[in-house]
Amino acid sequence: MQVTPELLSAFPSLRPLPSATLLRLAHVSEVRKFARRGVVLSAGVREEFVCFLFEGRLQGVDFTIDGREVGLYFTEPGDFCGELGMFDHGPQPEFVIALTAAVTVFVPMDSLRQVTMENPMLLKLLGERLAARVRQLTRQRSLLGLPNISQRVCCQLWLLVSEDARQQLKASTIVNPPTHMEIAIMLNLSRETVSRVFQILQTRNIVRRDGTSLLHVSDTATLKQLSEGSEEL
Amino acid sequence: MQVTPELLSAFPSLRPLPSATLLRLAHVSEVRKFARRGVVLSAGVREEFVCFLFEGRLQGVDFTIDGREVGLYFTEPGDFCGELGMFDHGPQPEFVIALTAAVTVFVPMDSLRQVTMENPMLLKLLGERLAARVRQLTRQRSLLGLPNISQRVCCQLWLLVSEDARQQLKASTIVNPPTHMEIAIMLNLSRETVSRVFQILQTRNIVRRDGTSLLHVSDTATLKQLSEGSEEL
DNA sequence: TTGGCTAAGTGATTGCGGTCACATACCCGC
DNA sequence: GCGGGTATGTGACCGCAATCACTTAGCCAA
Repeated sequence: MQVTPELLSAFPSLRPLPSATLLRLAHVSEVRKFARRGVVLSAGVREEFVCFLFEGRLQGVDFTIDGREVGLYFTEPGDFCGELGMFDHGPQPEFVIALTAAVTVFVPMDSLRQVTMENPMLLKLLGERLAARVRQLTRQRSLLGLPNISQRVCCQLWLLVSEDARQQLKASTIVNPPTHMEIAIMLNLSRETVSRVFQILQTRNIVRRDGTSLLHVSDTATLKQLSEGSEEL
Repeated sequence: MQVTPELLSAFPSLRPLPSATLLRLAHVSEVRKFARRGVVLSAGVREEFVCFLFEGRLQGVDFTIDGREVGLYFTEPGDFCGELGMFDHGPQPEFVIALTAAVTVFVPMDSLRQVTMENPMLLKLLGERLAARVRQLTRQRSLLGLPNISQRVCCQLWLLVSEDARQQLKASTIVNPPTHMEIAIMLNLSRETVSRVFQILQTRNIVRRDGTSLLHVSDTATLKQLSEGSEEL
């Protein structure tokens, strides 16, 4: 499918680029659509594209030697993934799976590398992105250190709440929330355990499900308390 | 203490720099020595130095909200840490602790940033380093997904074995191996559990302790098998 | 409407690793 | 060689989350 410069400029990281550059990138990029559960990027392969997410939600996952699935991070619309090879030409370290039907734009790495040479701004942005990734991985790692299981789930839930709802402790809605299974693999838990924690959260009116695609967080303050361990579930 | 350009050129990442640059860096850098358990870098603080390790072994650690220690990575001589702020000017995300008495060289970030502008090679190297860090964090995360505890310990041990011993499956020695406690916090285990696994490894003549500072890996092949789960402990 | 699929809820069981409480070994400075 | 401090070894106990085996709910397409 044809990619227009307008489509590319929908991404915050590409928007500041000169329009001539965007045009050039648009010519070599392509739109790829994925069904739910589709494999967006494969681990171990030297993917020659950075994947920009336009619509849907992606999850980075790895597999342990014995085949167990491990959740690493979520990618939201406007963001991108698979950029690690930009730095070291190495293979993609983890799989990226579409959690919902997804629309992505694949931009070839070599073109993007070219662009970074002309636009230090993009290089800087990529560096900041990678740094953010390290910070995220580190935070997720400490999360796993929590001995209290419901605290772990609440922490993860807390990270899914929108920025301003967290700040103002106001009610909010998570659209297309991850399934219990997807949360479970992020937190080294079984699906059943996550289910049981959600059950308690719902009976205590802290969250409320609304179909498959919506999760209302009613009691943001308590969720915060729970995630910080200052209150027990 | 005075830093000489020669000292700086002992670090593989700085060695390729022009000697004038090294001299300039040497003037603003400083040697800092740490006792065992000394805090090299503090989390949350905007550390304005990158820490190059000359001697000893460091460990990146974080703490969960409830005060539990979480091990993130080890830093070996010749390597450096605390470079994240180079990219995003953000605070240091984790603590760095000296596992043994350590000698480090602290190089100011702003000087180093200056140097990266003149030497794209250093910039490239830093990017590759950060990418390597992401890969390491990802690998460590999958490790935690392993349900089998002894496999987890063996995997971690495997990563401590020298590159060529791993390739040729030959016996080798780990100098200044981490304590059971240090391994435990890396793997989300209790010290006792690590101790018990080591006990089995020793009775099966796979590893052998030699004082506090040496750990011989005699049966590298079996250790590999165990780490891959193709053999049970 | 039906059937098929995936997600989610739930009880019973159980085994494994955490915790506690020690004993012991080891190291280093004096 | 002594003593204090840290690292390690080990048994007993127990609680909690994984697992299993279901049921129930929700969604979509024929």
